[in-house]
Formats: sequence, C-alpha cells, structure tokens
Amino acid sequence: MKIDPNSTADLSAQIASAIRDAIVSGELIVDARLPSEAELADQFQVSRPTVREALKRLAAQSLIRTQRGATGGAFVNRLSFEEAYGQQITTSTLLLSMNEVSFDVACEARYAMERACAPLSAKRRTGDQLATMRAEIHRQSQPGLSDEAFCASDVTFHRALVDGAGNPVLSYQLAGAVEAMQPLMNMITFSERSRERIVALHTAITDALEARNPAQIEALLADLEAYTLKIAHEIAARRRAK
Amino acid sequence: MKIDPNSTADLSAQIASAIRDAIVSGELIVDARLPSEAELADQFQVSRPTVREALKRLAAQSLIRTQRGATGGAFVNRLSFEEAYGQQITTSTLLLSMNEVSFDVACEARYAMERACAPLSAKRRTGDQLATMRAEIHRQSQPGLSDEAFCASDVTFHRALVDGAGNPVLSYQLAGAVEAMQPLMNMITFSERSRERIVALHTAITDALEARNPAQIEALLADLEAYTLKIAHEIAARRRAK
DNA sequence: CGATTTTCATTTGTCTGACATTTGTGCTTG
DNA sequence: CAAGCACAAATGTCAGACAAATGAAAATCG
Repeated sequence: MKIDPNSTADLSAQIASAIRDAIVSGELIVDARLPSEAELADQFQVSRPTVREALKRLAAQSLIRTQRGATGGAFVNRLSFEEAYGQQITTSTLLLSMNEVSFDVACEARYAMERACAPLSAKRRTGDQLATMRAEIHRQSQPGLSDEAFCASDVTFHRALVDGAGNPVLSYQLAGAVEAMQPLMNMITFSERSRERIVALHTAITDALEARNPAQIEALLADLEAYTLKIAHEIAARRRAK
Repeated sequence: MKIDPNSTADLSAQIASAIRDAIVSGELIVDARLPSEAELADQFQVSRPTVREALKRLAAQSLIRTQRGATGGAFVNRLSFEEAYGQQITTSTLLLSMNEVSFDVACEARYAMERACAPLSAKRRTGDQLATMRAEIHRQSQPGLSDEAFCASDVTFHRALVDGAGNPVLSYQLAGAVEAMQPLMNMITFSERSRERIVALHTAITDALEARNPAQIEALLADLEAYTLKIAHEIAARRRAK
C-alpha cells in the first residue's frame, strides 16, 4: 500500500483509497486487522489525525469497523446485506430528491424491476410471505389508517413480494427502488388515490401469487403502475391549470 | 441539528448523522454551505478534529464536497448519477465477494434485471446504442483479444443494452448488477466458454433489438443465462471430481 | 481612471503532543 | 485457585499551531 506524493488530493483521501484498493483486491481479507493508527501514520508518513480521517471515510462505507481497547483496532468488515440495503436506500433517496427525476421515469424503473421479480416470486413464494401480504392488505383496509401508516404498509407489502423471489441479491438491488421510490410516489399521489382500488389490486396480486401465476402478477403490476401514473398526471394537470 | 450527549457512539458518527439527516430532510439544500469547521466545533461543543472526522464520513458518501480558501468550506453536494454509479458498483462488488453468494443466485438476479430492460430498450434504443453494440461484437470476434479485453467489451455491450431503455434510474440500478457481476461471472467462466457462441447470442440480441422485438430479446437473454449457468456448473462439477 | 499587483483575512489541510476511555492480559494476593 | 488489580495497548477526544489555498479588498502603477 503506497500513496503518490505528487498528487494534489487530500492525503486522507489517498490513504483511504489505498486501503480500499487493498480490500477490494483481496489483499486484506474479511476480519483482517489493519495496522494500528500509529503504525499506519508511520507507514504513510503522515500524522495520526490524517490516518483517522482516512479510516472514518472507510467506516462510512462500512468497509471497516473499529474496536477500542487492548486487542482493538480497525478490522475489515464483512459487508452484510443489511448494511448494503441501508446505503442503497440512502443513496437512492438522495439521488431522486436532488436530480429532479421525473415521476414517470422513477415510476417506470421501479415497476420494471418489480415485474422482474414476478416469475421468481411465483415459483418460490412461501406461506409466510403470503401471510405478510394479506396482513398488510387487511391493515390497508382499516378506515382510520393515517397516510403515513398506509404508505409504510404499502412498502412492506411490496417488499414481501420482492423477497418472495428468494434471491438476496435481487432483494438488495430492489431495496433502493422500493424503499426510496415508493414513499416518494406516495407523497405525491396519496391525496388523490383511491385506497379501495389499491387494496383491490393488492388483493389480486396476492391471489395471483398464491396461484403461482407470473403473467397475472406482471399484468396487475402494470395496472398498478398505470393507475399510479394516471393519478400523478391528473395532479400535475390540475396544478398547471391553477 | 443536535446530538445526544448520552449516546455511547462516536461523536464524529453522531455529528455526521445529524448533518446527514439535515441534508436528507431538506433542511440543508443542494449547494448550501455548511458552517465552517470551527463554527461546527463550537456548535456541537467538540474539537475541530472531531468535526473533521464527521465531515470526512459525509464526503466518503459524496454527500458534501469541500473547498479550501477564503470562500471555501463544506457544501452540500448534488449527488450525480455518475457518483452514485461508482458507489453502487463498489458496494455490489464487495457484497458479492464477501458473502459467498452462489453463482446461481448472482446470475439469476443479474439476468432478471436485465430482462426487465428489454421491453423499454426495444421501444427506445437509438442508432448510437446499436452501433456501440455492433462495434463491441466486432471486437469480441477478434481472435487475438485478451480475456480481460473480452470481459470489458462484454460489460460495455450489456451496458449499452441497459442504457437503451433510456431511463437513468434504471441504468443506475443496473450499474451494480452489470458492472459488478459480469466481471465476476467472466472470471469464473472465461476459461471454458465458447466465444463464438457468445458472439452469436450477442449478435442475435442486437438483431432483435434493432427489430424492436422485446420477447425475442428476453428469450435470448434467457439463453445466455442458461449457457452461462451450464458452463459454471460444468466447471464446478469438474472441480468436485478432482 | 483603469488595470495590475499586493496584501490580507478566511478556511481547509496537516502536524504535534497530550489526555481520556476502553479492554484484554497477566500478575498479585487472599 | 479465584478474585481483584495494575498495566499496556489501542481508539476517542482535545487544544493549539502552522501551512496552503483562495477570493476579496487595498494599494500601486501606467
């Protein structure tokens, strides 16, 4: 691990990059202990605060974890699916909120990916996942439910559908789409949409999943997408009219 | 922005979290300038190195950028699709390499998502994208091409297919899948696969895309998936036999 | 007066040295 | 032998200082 003395970039960024490369390349394996901060400082010929800034950068990406005490130090972290989900959701949320992504584009991407799960979910869905979905549908039918709770239930429903595919990589990839976009969509459309209609579609989707009918699931998801789009366009049109 | 004095977590992590929340919630908007490090240190009642560690954590997630000099400081960064791609790829690569994800699972997820692009790509693909794909196919047909170059060309080919959907959100979501998993798959299967067969499938996919035939694209992607899986299983079986 | 140069204040980047806190280890002692 | 204690090592935090970059204001010159 070496850094380029001629680079103008921050030393802490260079050091972080060097260590990251060592991890990605496999030079540092999972649970390996990095040299102590003092040793790293000596090795890179910088001060300890600079090394610490580099380590914090890596910690922010869940690449390392630190432990205090005698046998402590910085260790290469096994990036869990849970941690990766979290980062994925944060990044996706910010990406959407900062880039004026049109509703149509976000909606299209989200449903395209969700439909990709349909064949797998139809094949592998468990009773647990069906039960979760039916429970959420029941909650969504309660008259007194707040908009926030309805939205949260909606997210849980769709995640159960995605998890039904039984593929953790796919679930990870979709976490960003469902958890980041669904609230965004709900925020825009919650005032106008018909809960009855959504509950009806959710019920039909669950039935199709129970019957292991992938084509039906895909068609119903397309219906849900079309309905969501229609509501959003109506709201946009009304806003323009004013 | 406040931190909990009773928390046992690192101060720099708490401060980073507080600022991150302010950004995500919209309290700090894009290009807004954060208080100077000295002011933040004063505000949170911590030292400047601690504040700096917090800021480096945020910088590692591309949430802020810093600038030196009189009018410098830390600014809320507009998270670009490019930056998000990069993070997505790093995270996906590590997730796959550290979690003993089976080849089958990764392969299934990757092709499921890519097939999700097929209908949109068939509708919107441009001449440029077709040209890119044909150029890559031509490169892949060169006899003297190294395995690394063939793999890189393969990635470019599939990215052009994905970008053909004309949906940046979808492209972003798939960046992790294609750029992280494709090299992994190539690394495993490159020794046994038939380049002729892959080139033939790529050609057929490009033809189907030119003809705007989504079902055909999906079927051919399924063929490619099946072929990749078959090779991987053969290699695994041979390894077991030894 | 206008253009150029100089100075200067502000801010981040880095260093030094120190102390606090945590935690495993091994020694001491009952 | 076991409980407790001192110690060492490592991270977490702090204070103060200087270096370097950079834009703005002031001074200078044609």
